[in-house]
Amino acid sequence: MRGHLRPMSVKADPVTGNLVDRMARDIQAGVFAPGMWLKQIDLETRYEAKRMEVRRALDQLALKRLVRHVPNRGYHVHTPDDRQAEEVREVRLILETAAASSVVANATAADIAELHALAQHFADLILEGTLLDLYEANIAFHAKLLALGSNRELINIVWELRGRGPSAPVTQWKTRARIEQSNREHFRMVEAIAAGDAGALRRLTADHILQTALQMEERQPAQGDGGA
Amino acid sequence: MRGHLRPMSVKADPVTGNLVDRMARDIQAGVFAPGMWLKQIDLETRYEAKRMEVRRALDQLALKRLVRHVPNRGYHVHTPDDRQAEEVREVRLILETAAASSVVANATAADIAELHALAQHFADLILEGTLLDLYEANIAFHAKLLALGSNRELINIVWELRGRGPSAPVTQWKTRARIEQSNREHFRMVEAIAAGDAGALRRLTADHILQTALQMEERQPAQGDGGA
DNA sequence: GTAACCAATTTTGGCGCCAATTTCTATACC
DNA sequence: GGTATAGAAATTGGCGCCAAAATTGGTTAC
Repeated sequence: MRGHLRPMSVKADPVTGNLVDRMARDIQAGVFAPGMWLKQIDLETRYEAKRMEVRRALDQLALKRLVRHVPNRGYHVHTPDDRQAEEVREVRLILETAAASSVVANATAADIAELHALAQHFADLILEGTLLDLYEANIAFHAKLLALGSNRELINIVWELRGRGPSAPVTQWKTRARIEQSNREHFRMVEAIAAGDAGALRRLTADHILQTALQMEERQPAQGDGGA
Repeated sequence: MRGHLRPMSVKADPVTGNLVDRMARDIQAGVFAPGMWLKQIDLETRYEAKRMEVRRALDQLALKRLVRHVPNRGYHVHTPDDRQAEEVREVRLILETAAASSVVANATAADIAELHALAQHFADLILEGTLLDLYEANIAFHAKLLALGSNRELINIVWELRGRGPSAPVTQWKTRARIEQSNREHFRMVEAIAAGDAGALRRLTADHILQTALQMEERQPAQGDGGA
């Protein structure tokens, strides 16, 4: 029952999988507001997908906690409450700092150069890019950084966790000062890796995560559980 | 709103949700051997479920990495390789030790008593119970222990992670010596909590997780990814 | 005797239809 | 005038059917 690997191309559900990712990105990017009801018909047209693919994708997103399912009413974008957001941040802090030493250990000169380039790309977009560009550049930087860790499970979990918190571009950087703060920290992280200083990377990572926590506190608590 | 509001018991997909849990338990318990192909018709009859529920549950389990999906061939029980098992253990180590202090902080006298009772239940089953009974008693103990942590996200992740590793009862405790080792550690954990000694609980938790690593096969503990 | 090939059966997976439920709208009643 | 009620429209979600694909089993050629 177990063997029989055939040399067949491993296509891991390209259709549904892609749709889940696309929808997840759109939710993260703020295309769908938190609390918003996702009507299947709209999704069908927007993504040019069959009804069943939409349903499946919604189920997957519900399992990922990005949307919530209410039995005979449909699916709506999940609004993480403050407590949950804080808890997610805490877990991220634990895991990302724990990964720091292996990131430092695994980084080659080429990796460091690439990281620097990504940080620079982010820096360049501060002046010329849109907020969405910045958001994606930031994602790219952190993806590369995280990928240096040796523990793939840890990477997966952190990545999933990242998508769980309230990280819509607008929410994430309210002021230019915050953006530039993030930017500086990116470069410092690269320097820490280049210097082989795991401790410094740990501290910087912690600060970087906690910084977004502070941003949240600054903004006034609005909108309850969406809907309405 | 209109008329009178219904009790609206929070039923979070009771049908499918239950099926996912049941199948997950069966996979964990070793009812389905690793690598085994899960035919939809068999599952239909075994769980007395509709075809569509089975399909949905399989999708969810695939997302949880308990089964793998091969496009036109079906779903088979995922066999975690050694590397992945090691990585899962490492993440568990990071998170469970990180949770130790909040577990100690939150535990009331009643909690400690209940934990002791669960540990005792495990101890009793060493002589009189089956391996499956032991497995479930162990789960119950650790569930209660973990639930004392204040970070619910962390609890969820660890719980999901627990299901991911190779934890079939037979695999988990090969010898009676190992079982009794686990048993002793349970009581020591309770004592550590009762004494309010978070450091001790951390160490015991680490040992407890690493112990199962040793059981699998004598392998060098991979690089510590840094502590937390 | 082995290997390849073809037919038959089994299994997966997609699609559309329709029932159950909810939400919206208009009407009547207090 | 506001509210409850009934009917209509819209939406979700379940179910069965059928085609595509894979596995199995048997047969034939070498």
